[in-house]
Amino acid sequence: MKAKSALLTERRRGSITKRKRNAGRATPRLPHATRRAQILSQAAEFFAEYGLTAQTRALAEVCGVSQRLLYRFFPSKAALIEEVYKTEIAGPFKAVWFADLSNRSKSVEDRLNQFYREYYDQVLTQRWLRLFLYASLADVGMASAYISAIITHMLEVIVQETAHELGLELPDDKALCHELGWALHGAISHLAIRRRIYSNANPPSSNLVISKYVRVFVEGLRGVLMANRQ
Amino acid sequence: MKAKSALLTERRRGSITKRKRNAGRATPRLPHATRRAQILSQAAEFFAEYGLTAQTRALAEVCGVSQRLLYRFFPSKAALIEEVYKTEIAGPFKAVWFADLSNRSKSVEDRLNQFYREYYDQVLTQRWLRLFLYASLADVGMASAYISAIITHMLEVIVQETAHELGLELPDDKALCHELGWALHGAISHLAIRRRIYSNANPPSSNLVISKYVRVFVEGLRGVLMANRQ
DNA sequence: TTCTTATATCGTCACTTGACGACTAAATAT
DNA sequence: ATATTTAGTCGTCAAGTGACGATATAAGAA
Repeated sequence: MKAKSALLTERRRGSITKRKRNAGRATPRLPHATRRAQILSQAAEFFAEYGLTAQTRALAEVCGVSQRLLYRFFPSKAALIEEVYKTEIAGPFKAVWFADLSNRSKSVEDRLNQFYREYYDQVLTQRWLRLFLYASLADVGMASAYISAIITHMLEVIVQETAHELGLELPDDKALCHELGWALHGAISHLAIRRRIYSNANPPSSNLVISKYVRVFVEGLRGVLMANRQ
Repeated sequence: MKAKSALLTERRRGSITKRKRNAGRATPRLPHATRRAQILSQAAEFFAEYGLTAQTRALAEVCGVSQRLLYRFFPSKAALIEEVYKTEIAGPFKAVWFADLSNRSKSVEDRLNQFYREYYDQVLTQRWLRLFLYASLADVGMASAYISAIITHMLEVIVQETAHELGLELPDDKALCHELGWALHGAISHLAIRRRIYSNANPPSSNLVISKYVRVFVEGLRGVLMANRQ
């Protein structure tokens, strides 16, 4: 059950022999901003791995600093986690650029393929997924608000562009249109969860699978919208 | 962050005043099997809610028994969790009956609709999803082996039945066929995760959304398999 | 050098937390 | 009634666990 964290309690930083001056010191003095960034980065990896309930002492050990030092940068464990969330969850997400989805000089299928390959590699990383899931399960509302607004917009663009290329009308029900977009977005998100959380890595390359899902979606949307026509 | 568990540390079972005989006793004596079943059931709810790292004392409080009593039924916390996993994760999953998927007296779309409505309601419950995700994140290998075998078989049936009804050939690559099935299964699983974990409950009813996903899948598979034909 | 400042650590406090030996008392048998 | 069995509790131990006051020490300024 806690096999993983056992590894952490093993190794000890630096020797215990008394060290004169700087000799043997494991942690060189770093400027405030540098050390803070370093801690934040390792905290992201750490909490993604062991969950948000993992201990500050173990984190300090991973960082190679004393536990006390963490409290010079963050007033509490909760504050540290929130900061990790902001930089590691919202950050990568904000960086996603989906303007190209509207670029009609390329086919929708090409656009979707390109977009989701990037999205799969740059957002749906193992670290991102684990942090997001841990946060969602802990019911920290941090998740939904901001991200769901972006996704909603994204889904709208995807569905509209696809319908436009197919020359078909979308239902008036906005919420239903979003759910249609989720057919693709959900399939790809779940692909990432399967492969990076459930460790269900199968032979077909992600890119190949993504391209199949895109095609299923485009052709599938045609089927749904045609049936709805009259 | 830990707002939820705070509620638990509040209430205290029974009054502290000395009680004669059975008077005021909060926990009646139950037969071994009964008490065990009751603890198991509440433990499932409890760990699903607060995660596998939640504390045995809080669980005992929820159960209305002393913490010590838990150890008369389970040798350790890990053993208790494993038992919860077996009954609450593998159990409902085993009970799923997907033989009807092969019943060709009905259309594939009808079969898929019926199957996934049931699956969504009876397997992909909030409790099941939370336990499964917590277990997966904790890397307890309990998950994969057994369940993935069943799902693999299920996907095979789904994809084959759909292709058969469409009168189209499937690729020789078995793994790729599974991934095609995941286009539908993943979309629906993710729908459940969105609505029951991310609390992203939108207007369109689950049944309506499921039926759309089924249609997208069937029509989408037609598109994919037609392109592959020659 | 010497002084100053900010980086980093030590040691500890108060509270948790899994585990369990020793005990109490309710149900059943004799 | 009395003895036996067993469901259930009390209290505690040892190892953690977040937080932080007091202190040491490296690096730049004087």
